[in-house]
Amino acid sequence: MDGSGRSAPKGRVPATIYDVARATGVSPSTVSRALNKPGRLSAATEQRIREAAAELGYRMNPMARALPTGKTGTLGLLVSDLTNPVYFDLVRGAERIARENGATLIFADSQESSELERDNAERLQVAVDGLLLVASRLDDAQIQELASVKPLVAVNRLVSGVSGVVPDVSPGMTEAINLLHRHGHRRIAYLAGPEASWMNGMRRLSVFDLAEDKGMTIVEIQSPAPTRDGGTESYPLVKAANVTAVLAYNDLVALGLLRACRAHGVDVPGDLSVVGFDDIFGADLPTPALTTVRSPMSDMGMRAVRMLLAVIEGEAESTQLILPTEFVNRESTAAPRR
Amino acid sequence: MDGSGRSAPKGRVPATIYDVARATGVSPSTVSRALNKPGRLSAATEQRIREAAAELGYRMNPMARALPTGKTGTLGLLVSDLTNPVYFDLVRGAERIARENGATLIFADSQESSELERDNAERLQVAVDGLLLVASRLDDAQIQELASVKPLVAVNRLVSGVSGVVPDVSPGMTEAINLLHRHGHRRIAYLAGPEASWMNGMRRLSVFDLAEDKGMTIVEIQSPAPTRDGGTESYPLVKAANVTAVLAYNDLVALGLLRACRAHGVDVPGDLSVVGFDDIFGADLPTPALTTVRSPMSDMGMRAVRMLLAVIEGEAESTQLILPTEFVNRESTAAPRR
DNA sequence: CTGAAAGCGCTTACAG
DNA sequence: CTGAAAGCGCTTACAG
Repeated sequence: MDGSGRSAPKGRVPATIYDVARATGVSPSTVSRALNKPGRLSAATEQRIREAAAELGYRMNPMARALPTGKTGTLGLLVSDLTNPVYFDLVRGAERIARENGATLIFADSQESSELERDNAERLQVAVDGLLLVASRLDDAQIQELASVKPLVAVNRLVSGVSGVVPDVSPGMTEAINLLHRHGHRRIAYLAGPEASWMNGMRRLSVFDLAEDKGMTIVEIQSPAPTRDGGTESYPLVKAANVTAVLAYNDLVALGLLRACRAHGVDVPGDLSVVGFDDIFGADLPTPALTTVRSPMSDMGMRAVRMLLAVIEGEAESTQLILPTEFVNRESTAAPRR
Repeated sequence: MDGSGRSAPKGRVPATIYDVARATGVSPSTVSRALNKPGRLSAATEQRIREAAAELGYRMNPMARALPTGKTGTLGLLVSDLTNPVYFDLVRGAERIARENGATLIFADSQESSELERDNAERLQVAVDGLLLVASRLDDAQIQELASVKPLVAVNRLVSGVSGVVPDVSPGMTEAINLLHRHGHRRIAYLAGPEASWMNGMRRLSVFDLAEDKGMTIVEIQSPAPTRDGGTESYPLVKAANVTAVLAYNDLVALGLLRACRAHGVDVPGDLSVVGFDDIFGADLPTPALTTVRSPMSDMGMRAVRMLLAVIEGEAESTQLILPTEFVNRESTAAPRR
């Protein structure tokens, strides 16, 4: 039989360890060991087996391995909204570390729906060695429940007893508020994200704490959605609130608000200062470029995967990692004109 | 230690069909049938089995099922660069259709490297029922080879004998060139993408054909990378080419060029018209907002998954789907000033 | 309508 | 260092 020539249209039969065992004159167990526990058998046979395997185009069947070992070599990544550019860097960082460790990433989008998120989590959980929950919309108990059946690490969410990595809102936000205060802003708004979002809670809390410390007045406005459209639709409320600066839940919302301001002839930052959160792709694109607070998303993705791998190995019981945010001062903030 | 339940820290033993068989007093085969071939056994037993399964929190083990059936219920999605926002909508569309059909998406990023892409493809191929290759950097023979072992559909790439879905560059590009011509542009540039990119070839060809038809002079400039930085770095060459308009390989490059123009005090569109490609997230953000040609990425992602599912079912042998692009006229194009 | 049995491809004690 | 055997959780002809 020749190697590449005359295969049936679909479904050349893949070689198994039995095929390479036969080709080498050893037992399947020996083939398995040669391929997976290098050094446990004579260098000569190992070499012969490897060559035969290569010759036959043998690929290990991960499903078959998963059965006896219970390890799939696969990690599940669940995000609340894949459409949000904020997750790109995270996904990328996660993917990189997963690959470096020979793990495969499976991912799913739960579209801001906690029901869908739970479904996805349960469905994925049987197929993976561990789960990464990003910006989960589940409640603490549900997350703890999930974490009790398989290794799990939460990203952008802190849950007692569950490993997690989150940004520390404080450093970036402190600088943002300080800057606004220095510019003379005294009455500001927080344009809030989804109530089910833990990060929204953190950002909200941080803004309120910091602003009150400075003696600033702060009003809260609920954005109808954590999206650009949500930000745009919030414009009337922002306008009505009669503030000189707004801190948005995230860049998407801030960007949407910027668009609305432009449409209504409101000068940013002259009439209104706007601060975003995340520093997503595109935040620097508009004029004025968006001032924002950056979370180390790529780093968080990498750390989260490493942590997950560690708890899979049974190394870590439950660790919480807090990574600092950073203020990115661009063009959408200045002293109020009047 | 902590209070949430009595389970061992990690690894509550999951229930198997044997457990529910025992609980119901039937055989495992019957359980299997009850759960997977509804209607093939008495409604009463089926009901009892379902209840017992729910009671025990039974979840099918996809690995175990994959062994005898050879079907994993999983699709692999390979993109050349996950960081490019252009893939967001595609991924989203694909994810949606996959979920609707009970399939799980596994995805991997090959970072513009054809070696990494081949590695990923081979590694994934054994674990999935089919592969989606997006903007593949492999050559035709390699893709055909991959397609010969398992169902595969290519996106943004047409390969003879291999199913694929691609945008038809023509409608959008024709309008773009027509507009430029009407504006009086006579000497334009194509700012090219990666040579290994099939889409780059298509766009390039289309631009050249269309422009020559109109009697326009067209020069080609190679962008060092298909990224914003690549576009920015191309600025000197664009400047030197002494053209009044440039069509970029994609929006990322166009956006980068826009930034460079701004930095150098070149007025867009007064001094230079810029047209992008893709209409990625953020293309409308800068001032001037980027004029571009939109590919129906979300639709392509959905169609591609449907096609893949169809070839997995053995329905389609090899189909090529061509979806029209659309011109998006924004602010970065106008009549040249001088 | 339902059960007993074989088998999917691999791993891993257990013996030599 | 290597092999024979059992088993992972499921499916599916094959018989009743």
